[in-house]
Order: sequence, then structure tokens, then C-alpha cells
Amino acid sequence: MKRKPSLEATAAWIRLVRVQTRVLDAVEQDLKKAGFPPLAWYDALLELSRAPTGELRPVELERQMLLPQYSTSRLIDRLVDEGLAARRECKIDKRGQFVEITEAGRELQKKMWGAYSAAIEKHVGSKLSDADAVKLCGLLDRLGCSCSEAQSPAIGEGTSAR
Amino acid sequence: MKRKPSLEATAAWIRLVRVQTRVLDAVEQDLKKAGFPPLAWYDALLELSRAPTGELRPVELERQMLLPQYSTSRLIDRLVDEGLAARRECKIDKRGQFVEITEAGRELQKKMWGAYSAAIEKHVGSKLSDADAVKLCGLLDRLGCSCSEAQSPAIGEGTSAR
DNA sequence: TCAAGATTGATGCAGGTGCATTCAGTGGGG
DNA sequence: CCCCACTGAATGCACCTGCATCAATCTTGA
Repeated sequence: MKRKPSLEATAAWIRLVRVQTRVLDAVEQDLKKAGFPPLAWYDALLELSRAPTGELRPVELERQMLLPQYSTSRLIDRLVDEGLAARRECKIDKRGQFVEITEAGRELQKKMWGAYSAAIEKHVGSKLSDADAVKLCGLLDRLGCSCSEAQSPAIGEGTSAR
Repeated sequence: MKRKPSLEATAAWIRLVRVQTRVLDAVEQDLKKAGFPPLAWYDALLELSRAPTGELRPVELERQMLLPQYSTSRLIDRLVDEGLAARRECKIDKRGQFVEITEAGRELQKKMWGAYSAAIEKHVGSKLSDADAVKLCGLLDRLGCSCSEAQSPAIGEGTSAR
């Protein structure tokens, strides 16, 4: 239980942190330079747009995005402030609410995917063969803190987390 | 240039972000629960303790840790406030300074490595064979934003970044 | 030698995040 | 039926981060 990690594991850990940080920063930077809001907004909009009715309970959004409750709450505030989503009353549970994506929200999500996918290609796709990408997935999945996610059977967009 | 990423690349990207976030959070949480300061402090102390003279220019620390300048500046503030490091005058360049690790700093770094290495083992080492860890390293290195780092030929401790 | 430009480091401000708490509403057991 | 424990969501506070900017010093080159 208190054993030390192997040098190999430690090296992998260091790479994981450094590389992800760099690549994520680069992608965020690309988005920002293209005049778009941060990735978290995209992820939220994507989740909302994927919901069959275009709306979700904050709790669900929270679970999808692996975000703490207060963080989701404030993210929704910002989306609403920008007219990208709207809070709608939840009749079946008066504590709760629904968050519904607006038309503007859907448009922004689509436009962002253009810039976002280009960034992914630039910083990840172009550096890895598909076969390597699959291997990387497999290895990373093994680290996936037990409680794995179902996660998007859909058209493979979306990031989430943090 | 504007090509879309493959589904494989996108999937890898998503895993990279989500898994790293989870594992990093878990490790930070373990450290915090053991009563230790955040990882960034550890990394800074490690870099300082590795320097032959036990001191570094802030700029160097900044480069080692891939941290923005202001971030390093304030991190040093905190370390100094806690008596883990000290600012020393730099005679050869009066704009600059040296940051020197204190005895307390060295001790904390060592104690933290106990908890930190245990966390690495728990969240990474135990889930990956050494061979897989090596493969993971290889794949991640390929994403390493061109400008690769020399990075610790030493005893393989240390994380840095962000 | 000296002015222009580059480099080192600090800091004010705006915004983001974590934590703990609060408040409203729900639901189950007695 | 009511009380109490629990859940959904918001928020005050402290702290952290990014950005832009500043002041001090160094370097270069005419």
C-alpha cells in the first residue's frame, strides 16, 4: 500500500501532467485567439445541445462534465448572462430547474467546433497516427479512476472535465 | 491545415484531458488530506534543492516549471512567507535575485515526496505495468509541443507545469 | 558614452475556483 | 401528519490566475 512507484510510472506521470497541460493550454489559446470563450463553455453547450429536449438539470450537466456543483452553477450563470442558455422552471421538482440551450447557444457551439477541431488536429491529430491514438486511448483508459463514464457514443466531439 | 481530426485523435484528446484532470485532482487531494501544500510548491522546492548551490534565479525556476513569470513571482512570495525559501541579492545583476531553499524547505520537500510518491503509485503505478508506462511515455512524448525539455536525468521526482 | 530597446521581477485589477454555508424543497418514518 | 434528514442550487469569502503594465537595470550599437 505504501510502496513506491517505479521510475517508469513516475516518468509516465510527469509526462501526463506536462504534456496535457501544454496541449490544453495551446488549444485554449487557439480558441481565445479566434475570439471564442473557454473550452468549458463549449463542453456545456455541447452537452445541452445533445440532450434530446435541449435542456438538462444542472445536476446532470454537473455529472457529465465532472465539475463541482458550485462550478456548474456559476458556469450556467455566465452562459445565461451571454444569452447562450436560459433557466427554465422545473415543475416536477421545485428545488431544481432546467437549463435550456438557446438558438444563439447552438450557433456558437457549432462555430466553436470549427476552431476547436482545427486545434485538436493541429496539436494532437497531426502528431499521432490513428493507430497510436487508439493505443493512447487504451492506456489512458486504464488510468480512468475506476468509475468510468459512458461518454458520448455520438459523433465524438466534446471534452469536459475541470 | 484546416483538416478535421480523426475520430481516433479526438477520442485520445478527450481521454487525455479527462484522465489527467481526474488523476491530478486525486493526487492533489491526497496531498492536501495529508496536510501538505499544493504540488506546485513541491515542484519548486525540488528544483531549488536540485540546484547545486540550492539557489536559482526566478527566471530559471520559471523555465524549469513552465510557469508564467508572474506566477513564479507569487509562488516565491508564498514560499518565502512560509520560510521555505529566501530571497538573496544577486550581485552580478541588480535587477535580479536568487531564491535559496531553506533547511525547512528541504525537509518539507522530502516529507512531501513520501506522500506524493505514494499517491503516484496509487493512482498511476498500480494501474499500469512498467512496460505500459514506457509505452505511455513514448506516446505522450510525441505530443510534446516540439520544444522538448531536457528534464531531470536525476532520481525521477518532480512534476511541474501549470 | 548614451539613448533605445530588451530583460528581470513586482503588482493592480478582473475574473475564476474551492470551501463551507445557506436556503428551499422533497420524501420517508414514526 | 409532521419532523427530520437529504438533495438541488446559490453565494460570501479567501485565494489563485491571467493580463497588462511598471520600474529598475542591463545591453547594444551608433
